[in-house]
Amino acid sequence: MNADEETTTADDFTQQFEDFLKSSGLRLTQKRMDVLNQVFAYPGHFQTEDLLVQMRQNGYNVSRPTIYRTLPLLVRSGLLTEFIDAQKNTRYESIHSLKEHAHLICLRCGQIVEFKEPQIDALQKAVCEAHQFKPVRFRNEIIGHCSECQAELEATSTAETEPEPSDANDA
Amino acid sequence: MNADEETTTADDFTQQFEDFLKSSGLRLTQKRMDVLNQVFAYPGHFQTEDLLVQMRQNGYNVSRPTIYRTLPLLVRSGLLTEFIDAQKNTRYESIHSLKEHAHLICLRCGQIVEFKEPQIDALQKAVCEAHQFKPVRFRNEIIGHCSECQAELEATSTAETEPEPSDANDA
DNA sequence: TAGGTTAAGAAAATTACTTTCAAAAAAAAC
DNA sequence: GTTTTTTTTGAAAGTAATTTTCTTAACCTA
Repeated sequence: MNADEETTTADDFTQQFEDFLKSSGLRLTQKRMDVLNQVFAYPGHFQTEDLLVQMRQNGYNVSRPTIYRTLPLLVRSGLLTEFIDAQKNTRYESIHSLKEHAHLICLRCGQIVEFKEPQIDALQKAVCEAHQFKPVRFRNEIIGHCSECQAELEATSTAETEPEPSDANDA
Repeated sequence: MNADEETTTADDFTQQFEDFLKSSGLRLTQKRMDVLNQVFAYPGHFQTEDLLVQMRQNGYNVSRPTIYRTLPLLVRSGLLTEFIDAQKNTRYESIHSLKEHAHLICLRCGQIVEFKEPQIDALQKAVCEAHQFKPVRFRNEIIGHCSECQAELEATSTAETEPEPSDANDA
């Protein structure tokens, strides 16, 4: 195959995933490594299907069920974060971009903007402590209209215009 | 039918929904009013199917597609809030319980605990302003393990025990 | 109240995801 | 190092939540 030495920073992540698999009594397989590899090769957010397409394009032969089975493992291992978009689809994002962040999701154009608010993170953790709740993941999404779409919505509130469904996979 | 005069506090909500429908160019129909009525009669969170069952039990004859079509209208009108549970199912909650709040969702027992953190709300709004983003709804969910389940998970980390899937519809 | 338009419901379709089960790949046993 | 055991994989089928289609019924308007 290919793509094993072209990953420079991925070594730590590979190690982390290996450790997770071992400690969970799961096997370190080539397919799982392929998925890990391609997850980190993906620019920005992606949906399961996006990753599948990219993997096929890059010559990896991994089935849909395997991807569906592997992504949650990557989430559990802490290498991937999961969030739900405005259409209720699961999206993922590898941690190499940033640690804790949340999303502004535009209902009209689908654009997803990231934001970081350390104070919110701190408050969420405080809530968990107060409830003796052990967090596994945080969801913090604000759904609404981005500034461009607000303008267009106002301009077209009488006329009819199509939104531009940007794929929003290029954060 | 029934249930029209037994709603005491619902008048404002009815008015709000009527206004929303009118301003959106939508019609004020009996079925939509039935759904509104039963949404406010529901104690705590519910899923679409839960509402359907309750409505059938209470003698309302409303089809599944109509409920699926009406709930988002109630969300848009501001009378209902929507959130996504750990199983990725959509849950709703009418606003009469509380204004802004978020959820702690236990992965093991499914229990959903509400919490309010005005500072988080304020910070989210500040983020929106900073991005000139007009929020429609906020998602703020923390997914993890509640204190009881943490204890049981530790106790049974070697043995095997079933979680108690509490229906969590009794907030 | 006729006439035009929107809403409702039954049934079928879609979609995102999961399960099943036989074959292949890993790790363990020999 | 080969056999055995167990986990993983993938193709195909299965689910479950939600949506669409299309015909009929209900609403509002003139």
